[in-house]
Amino acid sequence: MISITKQWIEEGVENIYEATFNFLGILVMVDILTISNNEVSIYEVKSSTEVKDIYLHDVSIQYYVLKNLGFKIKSANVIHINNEYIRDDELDINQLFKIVDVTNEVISMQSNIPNILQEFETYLKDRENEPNIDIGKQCNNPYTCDAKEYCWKVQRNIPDYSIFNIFNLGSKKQIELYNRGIINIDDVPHDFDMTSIQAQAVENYKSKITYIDIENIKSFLQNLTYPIYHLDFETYQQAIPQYKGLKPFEQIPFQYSLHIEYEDGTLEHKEYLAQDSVDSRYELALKLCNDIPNDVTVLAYNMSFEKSVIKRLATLFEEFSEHLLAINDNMQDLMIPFQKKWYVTPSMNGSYSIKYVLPALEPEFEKAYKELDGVQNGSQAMNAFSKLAFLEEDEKQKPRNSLLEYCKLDTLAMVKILYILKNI
DNA sequence: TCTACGACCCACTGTATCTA
DNA sequence: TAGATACAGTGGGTCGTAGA
Repeated sequence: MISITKQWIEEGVENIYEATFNFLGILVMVDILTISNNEVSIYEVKSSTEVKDIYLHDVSIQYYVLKNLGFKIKSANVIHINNEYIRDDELDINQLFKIVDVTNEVISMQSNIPNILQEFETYLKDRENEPNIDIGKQCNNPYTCDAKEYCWKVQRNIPDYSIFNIFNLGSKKQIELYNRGIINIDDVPHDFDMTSIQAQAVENYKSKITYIDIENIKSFLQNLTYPIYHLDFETYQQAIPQYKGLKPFEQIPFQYSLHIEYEDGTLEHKEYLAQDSVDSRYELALKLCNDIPNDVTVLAYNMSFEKSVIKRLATLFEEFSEHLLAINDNMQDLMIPFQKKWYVTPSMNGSYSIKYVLPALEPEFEKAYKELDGVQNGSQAMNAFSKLAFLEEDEKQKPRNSLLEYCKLDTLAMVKILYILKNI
């Protein structure tokens, strides 16, 4: 790569992707290098929607290497996605990307780079001693450290569930406990400064009993009127919007499942699955309005997600706007009893995610997911949908059925969770 | 080649922490 | 102490890689 880069520069190529350089063992690959009038510009391309501090470190080391190799550097830049861009008929890449000149920031970081490199070299040369760095914020920020598994589990025996898993306990308090030699939740002192929810979670863990706040759960259930419409969307995202009216990374719904639960316990199921390779948002919005009246209770798990999808559809299609916004107003969140810690079991491990709540309440459901043919989780669902476009017509029915079965099980799980809440 | 998994991305919400 | 900001957790994704 280094020799090809050199060759292309000598041949006068003006734009080189993944241009590769080495200075005293420091290897860098510049996403885009532009060369004009004997000056080069560095462009670091990120799929993020903003410039983050860590990107500046990336660019600064590239700048350092190129400067030391004798290049005259005109500018250093970060290119990222503009999430405010809304695609029209044609894609406008000048609007899609934002180019941010970070030359001054990068230059100001140059003086410290030799010290950092020296530090790295010291660590690498010492084959006898491991770096002596204790657990801290740096373990997870800005990224999870590659050595975390070793440092935490092998060196320090931190268990899977520890004081680092206490709900919403900030890293400062986690470190405070850790510095006092407290790792297991069982050892957290009764008088340690925590919120009432955190203290309750700790007590529940210590006592190993299921905690149920019947009053609050009953009050939550009283707000639900029959029939109850259990709703779950499946969506996909694109950094580069494919259809008119889409923004980068917008959640594009392609499927929903709807279980309608009547007061006598009977269930009715409705569903929608888009055709592949087409913009199906209009059809989905139309079907959703046909399936859900504007005056019924709609239940979702972590409804902010469903609401944001529906709100976007309402903005796009004025003819459905009133109906869709009414559905949104009538939506309630099945996650609330677990998020508010009104129902906690030890096996939920402090989480209120449906991934923990469902197996804790209804272990049979894990089995049901495993017995599904083809699609057993969200990741497989996405794969199956994305592959539909490449199949012959007669090959599509089986994966489509798998997708429908998977999504159906999601809303059926919500029905089960609600049933358990009603029968406490 | 397929699958599982981890690291990263998004939006949104609630809570903790910081700062004026 | 109130408002702003940061963090943590939820849902939903994409992509690259290791291993079967």
